[in-house]
Amino acid sequence: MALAKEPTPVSAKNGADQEAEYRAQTRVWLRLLACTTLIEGELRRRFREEFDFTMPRFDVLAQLDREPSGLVLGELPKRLMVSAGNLTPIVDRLVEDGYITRTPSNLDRRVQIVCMTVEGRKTFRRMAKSHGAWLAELLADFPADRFDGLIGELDDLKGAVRDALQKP
Amino acid sequence: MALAKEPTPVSAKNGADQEAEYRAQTRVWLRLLACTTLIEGELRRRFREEFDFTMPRFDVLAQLDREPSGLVLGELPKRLMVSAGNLTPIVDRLVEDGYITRTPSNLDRRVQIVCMTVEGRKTFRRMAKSHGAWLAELLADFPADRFDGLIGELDDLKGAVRDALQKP
DNA sequence: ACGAAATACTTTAGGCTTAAAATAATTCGG
DNA sequence: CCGAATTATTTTAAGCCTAAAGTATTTCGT
Repeated sequence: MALAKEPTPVSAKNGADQEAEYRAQTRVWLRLLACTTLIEGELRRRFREEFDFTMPRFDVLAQLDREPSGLVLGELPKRLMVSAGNLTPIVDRLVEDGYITRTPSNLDRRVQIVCMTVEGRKTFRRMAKSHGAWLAELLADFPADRFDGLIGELDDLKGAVRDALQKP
Repeated sequence: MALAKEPTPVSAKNGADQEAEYRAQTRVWLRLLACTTLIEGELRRRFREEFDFTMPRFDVLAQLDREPSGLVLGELPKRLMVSAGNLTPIVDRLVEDGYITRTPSNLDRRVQIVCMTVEGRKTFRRMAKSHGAWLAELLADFPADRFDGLIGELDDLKGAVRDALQKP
């Protein structure tokens, strides 16, 4: 057991353990970022080249695809984890392009309902199919029997981070 | 127990397996993105609030911190996985703020060497310490004995994606 | 040596992103 | 009922990011 050192550390871990944990945490974060950046960059490139589309636009359509009756506009920032102000011009353009509609609610004139059009659904499904194939191509070399394990780890990681953000 | 598995050729997979793999791949990607977005958003927020700094600026300093003699400017886009044009204004501002210097090479006047100043190093170390602590706080609820496993999985994933990108 | 190709970097145009302030509509306490 | 707080959304300012085009310099083939 270590002797009492000057400032009592928050945890009972000694310096070496603490350092090792710091390094492991940093490594996890850097790997996570590298994987995401790599995949995201390639998906973005293909969206642009194949469909002249962007991922944020696709993400909005993906949310609406599962909602036949549309969504309250305010749901989108929550689900997509982006700021509300961010969505305004993206939704604007999707409306202009005829992929979605935006109609004020009769019950509360502050609220707007966004809903995919038939054209939007058709376009989305075509892109979603390619998106799945691209992902399959990018992840083809990762052993299929380890996906579930990785998903579990990432779920737990996400839960841990969420909890940590909840606390303060 | 399953027999030693040969890599199942795509053609041999039946429809259900194929579908299941697609779903698993999509799930991995969505979890990866969610974890990264969550952590990145919080780190960015803290950089801004505590230091009035941004992550891309920090990332540049982090690269230079390990290079006492500086780096060829062109190394930065490669290491940080961003475009060269992106870095120009970021480096400009770090120079203006006195954190780094940018000097043309004598051997090749196209090349510039960037190097951290004493002031830059001091500022970086202060921020890096907080950065480590923030990460530790965010990841505190994830079991420490599972970090290494997760790092391994992410390394393999990154390798797989890199290989897939190499091919064409 | 000389022009073409390659390399290092910057500029430009366009889109994403956030935080903070602004606008508009609703709700709620007294 | 009425003013204050709350809620939904947009606007603004500033920074990040990319692709593509532009500039300057070096290298390389002949």
